[in-house]
Order: sequence, then structure tokens, then C-alpha cells
Amino acid sequence: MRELLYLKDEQIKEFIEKLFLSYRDTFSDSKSVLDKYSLGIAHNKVLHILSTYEGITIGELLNKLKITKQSLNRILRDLIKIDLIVFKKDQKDTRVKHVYLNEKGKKIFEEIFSKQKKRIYNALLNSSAKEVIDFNNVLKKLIKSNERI
Amino acid sequence: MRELLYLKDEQIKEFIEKLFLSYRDTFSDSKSVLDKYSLGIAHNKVLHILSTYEGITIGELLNKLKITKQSLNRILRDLIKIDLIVFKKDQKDTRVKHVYLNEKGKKIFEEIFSKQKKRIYNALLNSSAKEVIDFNNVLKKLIKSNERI
DNA sequence: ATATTATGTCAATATAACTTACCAATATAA
DNA sequence: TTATATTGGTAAGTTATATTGACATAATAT
Repeated sequence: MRELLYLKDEQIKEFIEKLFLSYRDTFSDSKSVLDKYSLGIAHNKVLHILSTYEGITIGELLNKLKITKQSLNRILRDLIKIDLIVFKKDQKDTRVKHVYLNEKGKKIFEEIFSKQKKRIYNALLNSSAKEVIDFNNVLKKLIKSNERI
Repeated sequence: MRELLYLKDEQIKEFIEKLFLSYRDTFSDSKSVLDKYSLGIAHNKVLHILSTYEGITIGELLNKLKITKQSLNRILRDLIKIDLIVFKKDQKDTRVKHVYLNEKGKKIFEEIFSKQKKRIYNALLNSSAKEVIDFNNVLKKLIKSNERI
């Protein structure tokens, strides 16, 4: 991009607008399923992380989400109440709690994810491999210097 | 991407995570300035749109934001109160109101935008022109397919 | 023995959104 | 001209997600 130093504010604004839209639309895709189980976007995000990082600790979850423990606790209480997650104490340090999706949790996350997946899948399917790689590269740069999910 | 049908769920999940992070981080960059003027992300988004679509009508604003008019009205009232925007009646159809940033509004949006710009600018500057184009193309596809889902 | 860490919880508050409902002014079509 | 539709405003109450600050408990580290 060094050769394109004419980079205009308007273009940058458009990128910001698109980042917002792609986020908003992707997370509204799953709304119908979330409603069915009386869950919200916050629960979606936690389930998402748990599906990737099985056995993540509370502290690590807080780091990724960048919310307070009071906020996280509301979400986890809800997920416990409808029996989607389980806690397991760490063997060595019993202060530490690991969080896992149980079978029901995995099933319901798959239901949520299948809605979100469609949008991403269609966009990527209609792109070249190079486009997808480049997309990923720029995205990585946008979130670099921050903690990764 | 048709040649890459091994596209795995894990990869798609990673894209969703990154979309969230890039959105969250971009809109948290401006927080310090917003705090200074007692504004929030909602005001940021409206100012952003006004800076691009000068004279946008209330209805168009609602369409873009996809929020209720009660929600939008709170934001506009705040922006009027601290004197960042002006309304102008449409010449032909006087029911219609056009919204503009005034000088103070433009100045404060620039202050907000300069914070967000850094992240985008740095990411694009460290990318090739082709990467940026491809990034934009995929992003467009992600937000294009709203009816399909 | 004391400090620190990991986690939980209470209370109060903020922000950004929602639903339902109703109103006014204006424009357009029958 | 009357009826209907459109554009916008507002009120009351509610929900979802988050915050700050304070305090509690148990376990580990020094």
C-alpha cells in the first residue's frame, strides 16, 4: 500500500463502515436461534469462544472478551441455568476453573453457528483463494497489537 | 474459493472472531475523545454517517442504522443540545428533514475519526495494493447478502 | 503469617437499544 | 375534498449489556 499514498479519508471511512456492517450483520444472523433459547449476543460470543477454546479459564475468558467479571458472570450463570456449560476445577490450582460446553451446549452452538456460517461461507465461496488470503491478512493487521481471541 | 472446498468450520469461526475484534477495537479507539464530550458509540456512528452523507434525511438515517426512531431521536437530541448538527427542511416536501454537521460537528468528528483512522491506516499501509483491494472485495460480499439469510 | 491471585457477588448506575402507543404536519390519491 | 399514507416526534416502560466500587472466599505463593 506504500505505493498508494493517496489513501483518502473517504476510503478509510468506508472501511470503518463496512467493518461495522459485517460485524452487525454476522451477529444478527443468529438472532432467531438465540431468541429461541432466550439468549443474546453476549451468550453467542461466549459459546463461540468455548467452542474453540475448550477448557478455557475464567481469567482467559475475561481477557478475550474484555468485559468485567460481573458481566461475564451474568452470562455464565444463564448458560449454567439452561445447562449448556460445565465447570471443572484445575487439578493443580483448584482456584482455577475451566469452562466447557457440554453436549447440549455444543449442539446449540452448532445451531447458532450454522446461521452465521452461511454469510461467511457464501462470501468466501464467491471469492478467489488469493482474495480470501489477502482478506485474512489485512484483518489480522487491523487487530494486531491487541489481545487475540 | 471454489477450489478450496475444504473450508473448515474452524477457519470460518476465526473469521467471525476477527470481524468482531476489528469492529470492537476500531470503535474503542475513539473512546477517549467521545468521553471528553460525553458522547457514546451511538453518537460516533451517527456523526460518521453525517460526515459522509451530508443532508441525509431522518428516514435514510434510520435505514442505515437499523434502529428505531426513538433510539435515533435520543442521539439527535444530544447532538443538537451540544450544537453539533443542524436540520434543514426539504424544499419540496416539508415533512422531510435533512441533517447536517455544522462546523463544530465537523471539527469534533474529525477529532474522533483521527483516532480510528490510525488503526486502519497502519493496517493498509503495511499491506500491498492488491491485498487492500481483495480485502475490500470480500468485505463487500460479506455485507451484500442480507436477503439470503 | 501475610500477600497475592482467581473467582464470586451485591448494589447502584449507564448506555443503547427495544415495544407499544399515540400525535402532528404534510402530501398524495380516490 | 376527503381519505389515506408518509415523515417525523414523543412518552412510558422494558431489556440487554455493560460499568464502578466494595467486599468475600478460597487457594496459592513468598
